[in-house]
Formats: sequence, C-alpha cells, structure tokens
Amino acid sequence: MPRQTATSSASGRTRRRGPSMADVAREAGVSGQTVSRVANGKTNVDDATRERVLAAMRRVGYRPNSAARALRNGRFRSIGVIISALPTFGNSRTLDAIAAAVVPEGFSIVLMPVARPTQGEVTGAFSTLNEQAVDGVIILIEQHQLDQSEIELPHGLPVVVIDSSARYDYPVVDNDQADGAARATGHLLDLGHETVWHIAGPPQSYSAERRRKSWQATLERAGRVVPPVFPGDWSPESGYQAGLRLAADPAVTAVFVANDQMALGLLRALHETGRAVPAEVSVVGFDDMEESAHFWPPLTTIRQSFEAVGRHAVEALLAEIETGAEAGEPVTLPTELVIRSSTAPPP
Amino acid sequence: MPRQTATSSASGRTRRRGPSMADVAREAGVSGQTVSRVANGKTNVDDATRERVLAAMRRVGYRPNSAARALRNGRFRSIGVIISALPTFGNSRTLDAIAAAVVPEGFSIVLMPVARPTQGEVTGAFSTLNEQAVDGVIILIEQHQLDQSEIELPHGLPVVVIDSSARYDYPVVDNDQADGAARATGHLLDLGHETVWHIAGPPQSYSAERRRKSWQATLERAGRVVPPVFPGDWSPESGYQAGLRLAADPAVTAVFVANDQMALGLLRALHETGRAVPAEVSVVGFDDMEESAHFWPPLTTIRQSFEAVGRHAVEALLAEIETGAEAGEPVTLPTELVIRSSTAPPP
DNA sequence: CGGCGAGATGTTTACGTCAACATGGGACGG
DNA sequence: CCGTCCCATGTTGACGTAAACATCTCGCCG
Repeated sequence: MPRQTATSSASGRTRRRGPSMADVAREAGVSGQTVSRVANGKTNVDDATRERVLAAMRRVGYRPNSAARALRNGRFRSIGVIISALPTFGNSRTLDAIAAAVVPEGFSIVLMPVARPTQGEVTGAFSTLNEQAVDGVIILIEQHQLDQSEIELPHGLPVVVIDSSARYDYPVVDNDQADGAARATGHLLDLGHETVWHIAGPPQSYSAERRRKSWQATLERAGRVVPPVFPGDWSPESGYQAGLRLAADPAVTAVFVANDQMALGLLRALHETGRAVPAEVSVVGFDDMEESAHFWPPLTTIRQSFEAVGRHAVEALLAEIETGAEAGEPVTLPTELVIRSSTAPPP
Repeated sequence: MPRQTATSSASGRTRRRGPSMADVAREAGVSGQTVSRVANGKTNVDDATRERVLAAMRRVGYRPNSAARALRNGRFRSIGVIISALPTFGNSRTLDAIAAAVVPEGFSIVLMPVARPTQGEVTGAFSTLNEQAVDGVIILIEQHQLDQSEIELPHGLPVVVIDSSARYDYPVVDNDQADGAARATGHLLDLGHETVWHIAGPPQSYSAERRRKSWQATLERAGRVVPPVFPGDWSPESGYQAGLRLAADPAVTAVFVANDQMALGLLRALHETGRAVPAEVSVVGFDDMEESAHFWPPLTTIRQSFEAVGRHAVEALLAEIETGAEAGEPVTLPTELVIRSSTAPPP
C-alpha cells in the first residue's frame, strides 16, 4: 500500500509535503541519484535521460526541498540581515540594494529586525538566526554600542558590518561620512560664510559622530570658530526644534544639517520665523532623499550611494563565505555634493 | 578515531558544522532524544537531567539546526514576503510591521524582492521561494497585473495579499483607500471649495485607482463638476510637473494629491509660481509620512496605518498556516484625516 | 580480439532532529 | 506482597538530498 501520496486532491486537511526526488525517480524510471544530478545541472548525464527526468519533474511538480539540501551540504544559500529602524531612508535603501545584489547569486535574505539596538537584542538576533539558518550576516544597525569585545560572535559565522567605525574585526562597509561632511562644510565656507552651524544626529550613531567631527575639523582647519552643536535625532521634528533656536540667532547664516529630514524641519522653522533661505540663511543636508529636490527651496545636500554600500557589503560577505577570507581594509565609498537652491553667499 | 570534531581551533579552513544533539548527549551522558526533549521544552524530563543537559549545551555551544528541524517536521517557521519597490514609504513601513508581528511568533522573514512587478517575476519569486523554504507568503506589490487566473499558485502554499482589490482567492488586507480619499475630498468640499482637483498615482496601482474613483464618486455625490485627472507616478517630480500645470489655472483652489510625496512636488510648484498655500490653493495629501508635518506649509493628509496592515496580514497568514483556514472577508482598515496647515476656505 | 579507461547510472549512507515505540524502575492500591 | 500504571529515558527509523563508492557498458588501442 502506497504511503500517503502528495495528491492535490480535495481534503486539503493534511499537511502535504511536495513530491521528492524519489517520486521523480519512480516516474522517470531512474535512480534518485540521477534525479539529483539533473537537478544540480551535473554534466555527466545522458541527454535523453536528462530530458526524461526533466519531463518527470514537470509532471509531478517537483521542487527541491531546501531544508534537506541545507542539511545535506551545510549551506543554506541565504544570508541574514540584522536591521534596526527598517523604514529609515538609508536603511531601506541599503536593504534594497543588499537584496538586489544577493538574489542573482542565488541567495535569499532572512530579515532579523531588532526593535532597539541594544547589546542584548543584537546578540539575541544572532541566536535566533540560530547560526545555522544562514551562511552569513550583515549587520545594518544605525546607532549602537557594538563594542567588538561585547558582541558574542557565534562560531565562525561570517559577518559584515555596515558602519563607519573601523573598530571591528569584521569587514566594514560604509559611505565616507567624513568626506561628505567636509564637502558640505567646505561648500558653505567657499560661499563666503564666516562659519557653519551644525544640527547633529544622535550621539550613539557612528555616522552622526563622524559627520560632526568632520564638520568640526573642517572648521578648525580653516581657522573658524566652532559654534555649539545642536543635537537632533534624525527626525524632522528634532530639526524643527533646533531650527527654532537657530532662527532666533541673527548671527547664523549657514547650517550643515546631518540629514535631509532634519533639514526639512529646519527649513520649516526658518519659514515660520521669516528667515529667507538662502538669502539670509544657507542650508546643506545629508543623504539626498528623493524628496530633497522638491523641498522649498530645493535642498543642497550630500548624496550617498546606498546602492554601492549594499553591493560592497554583499560582495565582502560572499567572499568571506566562499573562501573564508578574513576582514580586509574597511570599504569607504565616496559621496557627492549636490548643489541646489538652499545655499548662497551670506547676506 | 573521532571524526572531525567541531573545535573552534585555529585552522579556520574547514567548513565546520556546529555541535549537534549527539555531541551534547555525549557530553551530558544522556541519549540524543533526551537532549531533543530539553531543547523543545518537553515537561517529561527530570529536573536534574534537564540541568545537566542545559549545562552541556552551554558548554559545547549547541544551537539547534533549523534545516534538520525543518526537514524533520515539514515546517520552516518562516514566511516569505514578495515585495516590489522596497524603499517606498508605505512598503518599508508595512514590511517593518510584518517583521515586528512575525518575530514574537518565532517566525522569521525571507525577503523576495522583485525588480519589476511583472507576471513572470512574481511567479519566478514564488518558485525561488521554492515552495519549500517558507510556510507561507505575503505579497506586497504596489502596482501589478496579478490576475488570479494568471498567477500560478504553488501547491497549497498559504498566501495573503496586501492590496485593495478584492478579486483574489487569497485573503486580502489593506487600508481603506476609498474611505481615505472620500475624507480628503469631503474635507475640501466642507471648507467651501467649489470642486477638487486630483493628482493621481499610476493607473496600474489598485490603490491609486481606488483613490481616484472615490474622489470622483465623492464629487459626483455632491453634484460637483469632476475636473480632469492629472496623472502622476507617486514621485515628487511627477507631482511637481502636474503642479506646474495646475498652478497656471486660476480656477484651481483645492487639490487632493494621491500621496504625500507628490503633494510635496505640488507645493514646490505652487511656491515657485507664487500661489499661496492655503490662502489661494488648498492641498491634501495621502499617507502621512513623518516628513509631512514639516512640509511648508505642514500638510493636511490622510493617515494610513501600515502597522495595522502588517499585523492583520500576518495574523491572517498564520491562521492559514496553522489551521488551513480559507480566505475570509477582505480586511479593510480605516484611515484618518489629519488636518494641518495646507487647507483653508477658498479665497 | 582482449583489455582498459571513460562516462553513465545505481547503491549506500550520513547529515541532525524528533515521533513512535520500547524499556525499566518506582509508587500505589488491593 | 504482587500487579499495574506512570514517568523518565533509550532505541529505531524516516524526513529529502547528494557525496562517495560500486557497476556496467561502451569504444578504442595495442
């Protein structure tokens, strides 16, 4: 008596498993191994046989079982992405780029969102990722305290970190935050502004810190006074709040904002208080979101290539997975100054 | 002679597999089955034994192998998400919500991005998802031609579609686009505007079509003339282009824009042409992105709850997976009108 | 014309887990 | 004091695949 066959018949109750190689083999009148060979595109199969097997596969609706495959050869052909703040502009763009880079390689992506980027959550994500369900991990966490000493790296799982800190043992890929901030600040200085004010991102963020430090260094290099930093948290609201205070100070003629969203908030504050942009105050953002070109006025900003970041991260991870290559030099991608209408010489 | 043990020793060359239950069993001096029982939290294990096993697990660094588990019991505890335009505001928010809803259930997410929402790509994504690698699929595709007759549904894989079309056999979850558009249009009419103009999303999008139809229906119900539709593609640029033409027509006093990004473009066009908002022209958007509150002027818009969409989609899918429940009524989530400063009575 | 190598195909087995069944010892009731 | 039942634990086997090894069939060369 045949054991429960995987018909697509009515009942529907049973958890049906798809047809296996054995089913195909029976149908095609060959051994399971030959089916395996065909499924994996091995060359040492007679053309006629191959055709027969392929036909049989189609007939029974065969799909390889990835679990069995993974169990057999210890590879999953999938990578995990540990991500905080997913809907964030940069993160979603980067994730998309990672996805795009990974799919042609035949890998799939397992998403591991962490609600908050705490030590425990990240380590937890690692565990949940189970060390066994993926071949490697990309960590895409914006603000964190990932000291390499604290994070528990599970047995030799390849890891790539997208971040500007170079303090990791793992390969690091990121946009060149310092370069971008220097361009932004330099642009304003070049226009003739005496100095440049700064609305910063949250201090837990390495990116934010890098931008702030580079802004400061650029100012110091030019021998300008370094105004106090206005702290923000990336949100438009925080940019607005900082902007309200900035707008009240007539000495302010140029502001470098750590991201475009906060720049939007600043623009609103400037409008509300009647300070003309760029006639009275110049503004430079960071990110170049799609919206920025349509802010009022259109925003001068620093464009980052999230696509390139994602691509390089995948490349590095896949290399680690394939060859066991150790971390090389951190990859730092150049940024680009996009000049629009929010900057002008000082009044 | 022991076979290659999984030490964390130097060489690093070998593709090491983690310790298995057998290793733990040996270490703890019990059978593999007992380890399995402990790993799965079965109650019929002596406390002392349990402790011993847990200690052994810790000592050897045991992690359950999800592939073996999946092979064994035919479940993967993971769901696939087929998604087009990932970095899109609504999509990334919804994806985040899905992730958040799925994790506490012990499921993980496999991302299947499709570059373009064509028939072939989606079916391809299904296949790549391999029917075997996930327990169910959520389809999150913004614009598409998914006729139920054309999409090949693989053997009984549970599916949930996030979309406002009710033409599927699968459960459908979405925000109530018609409701939102009616609120937006109604709000402008209530303010005293003679009629309301509309910048629409791309016609391939069901959401866009729903909003457009509902806007039209609301106008007709109120006995107003229905102005010609200005087509857009969701992008700020398309809103800007449409806005330039709209701004040139002095008869235009109120515009309902199908999303906030295009509304941003419209605002820019209005500013450039010197048409005051809301004094001369009122604008209502759709989505309530985080930025919208800081547009200039702050945008009146329709808030959708992507979180709720994600949550309900997961709920429906999990129900399908657990019980094999068939598609129930489509779930339609209410929207909310958020009044800010871009709307006022006509001049 | 016999032997040998190459290529096609079949057979066996292990990957790690867990359901199902087997075993064995102790508690408790009659 | 014996039988019975329950609970902890052990043993066996199967999930689907593919590597390793075994056969078998040719064709070709000396």
